[in-house]
Amino acid sequence: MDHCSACVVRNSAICSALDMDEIALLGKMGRHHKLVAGQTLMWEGEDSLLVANIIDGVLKLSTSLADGREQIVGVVYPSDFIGRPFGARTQHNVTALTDAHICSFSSSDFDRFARAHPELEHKLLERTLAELDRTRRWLLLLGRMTASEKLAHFLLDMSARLVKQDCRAAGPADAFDLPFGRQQIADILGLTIETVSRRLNDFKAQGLIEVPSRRRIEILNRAGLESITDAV
Amino acid sequence: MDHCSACVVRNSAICSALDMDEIALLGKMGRHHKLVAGQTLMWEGEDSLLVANIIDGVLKLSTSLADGREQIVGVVYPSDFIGRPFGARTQHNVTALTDAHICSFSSSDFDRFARAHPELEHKLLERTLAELDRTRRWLLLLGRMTASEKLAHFLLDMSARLVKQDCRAAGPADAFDLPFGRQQIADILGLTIETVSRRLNDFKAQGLIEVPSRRRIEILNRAGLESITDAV
DNA sequence: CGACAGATTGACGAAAGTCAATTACGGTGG
DNA sequence: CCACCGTAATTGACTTTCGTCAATCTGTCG
Repeated sequence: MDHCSACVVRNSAICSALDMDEIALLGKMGRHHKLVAGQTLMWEGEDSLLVANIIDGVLKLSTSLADGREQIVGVVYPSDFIGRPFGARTQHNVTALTDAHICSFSSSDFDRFARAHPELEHKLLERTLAELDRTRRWLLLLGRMTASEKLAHFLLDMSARLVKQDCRAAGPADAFDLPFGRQQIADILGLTIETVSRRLNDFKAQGLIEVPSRRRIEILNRAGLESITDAV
Repeated sequence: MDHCSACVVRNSAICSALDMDEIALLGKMGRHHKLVAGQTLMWEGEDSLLVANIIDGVLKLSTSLADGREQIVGVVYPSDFIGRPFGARTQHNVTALTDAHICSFSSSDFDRFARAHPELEHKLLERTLAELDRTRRWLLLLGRMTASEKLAHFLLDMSARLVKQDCRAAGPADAFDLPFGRQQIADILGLTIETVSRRLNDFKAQGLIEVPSRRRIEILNRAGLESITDAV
């Protein structure tokens, strides 16, 4: 039952707010779960029955319109928290993009525990505030940027986030594998796959990037990419 | 000093989490402030020195690109909370759209008080979670909807939100004054003023709405507007 | 009553979307 | 290890939507 002390996200997930006794208690309520790429964990509009920490893998949060148009509203990495505590309905689908491990709790158990442990709630609040800031910046991207600007931002953002996965030292990675296919990139940026493909090829033609395989990106000229986003 | 007990948002702002003793304490730290329409209270990138409850008026949160493109990332009404507690920089401008009253606190005072009062933090967390849900739905609007769909949504949303201001009983208001000019509507929806104007006239031509003055909207055919958003 | 900011309207262009055909990747099985 | 298949990605031709620029109109406030 003492899986927590060996947990790889023990010190970066919200659990880091808790001391050993508390974490033992929370640990008893949690259940490990394996997700396979493509598996959907929660559905939009469904009652929120569970929340979870991501241990490993990448998941997407998405909402869609009746005619199939979809928008990815969040991407979630190891040590991130998913689900909607405190009663509300889930507002979006949660789907694994890669095989993934999560540590899940029943919503009601978690809610009760959180209310009894202010430090945990505080951690959750800080995370939620940071996520809100990030989501608001995303509004600017979707509402006011051109396709090229969106893509340049996206690539730089990914390069910054995927450092650790690439087990490099510090600084952003110049070569990395995206956990997304073209359709998912399009759903993140509010574009079509065709536009993503065309603008990516523009970047390639300008010598800014190389795309050696479907999901791999190599940044050849970071300053060039940054200049595209410099209107920011 | 006992302005709190007479405060109009006493029971709807985050203060409602507190009992009388606590509120007296918080009240001592708070300062009333009057804002004039157009006044900017906080600037993007600035250190976050204060947080506040809105007592009266409407404010916008916005971010912009160097070349002047602007996106409104939030609209804030009486009893809402603004500012970024817990250390981070303010990520957006906060500007009064109408004359407004706020009750402000120094960030550091508020942070300290909040950490000592879990009930307050909990309220703040619930609000932040709800705001995050709303912001994520907005991503869908910006990323995947057409101009007409955006506007129909916007009008229905406004009609629902402005009920109270119109001192009607229950149900959404069919006639109301927007607190926004055309440019602001455009900045909310990621459009230009020209497109807003044209699509609004389409609605008028279809008998869906009437626009008797610059800022007034009358919904003549709610079902018609709803059918435009029915892809949702 | 008049001036000016804000809103509308029109003509045009550009960016992104759509539809369809082709190509390339990556996994599978022989 | 290679050939094959299916999915994903690219490419091309065309359409649509929205943005741009400019002129005109209108409501609001001094």
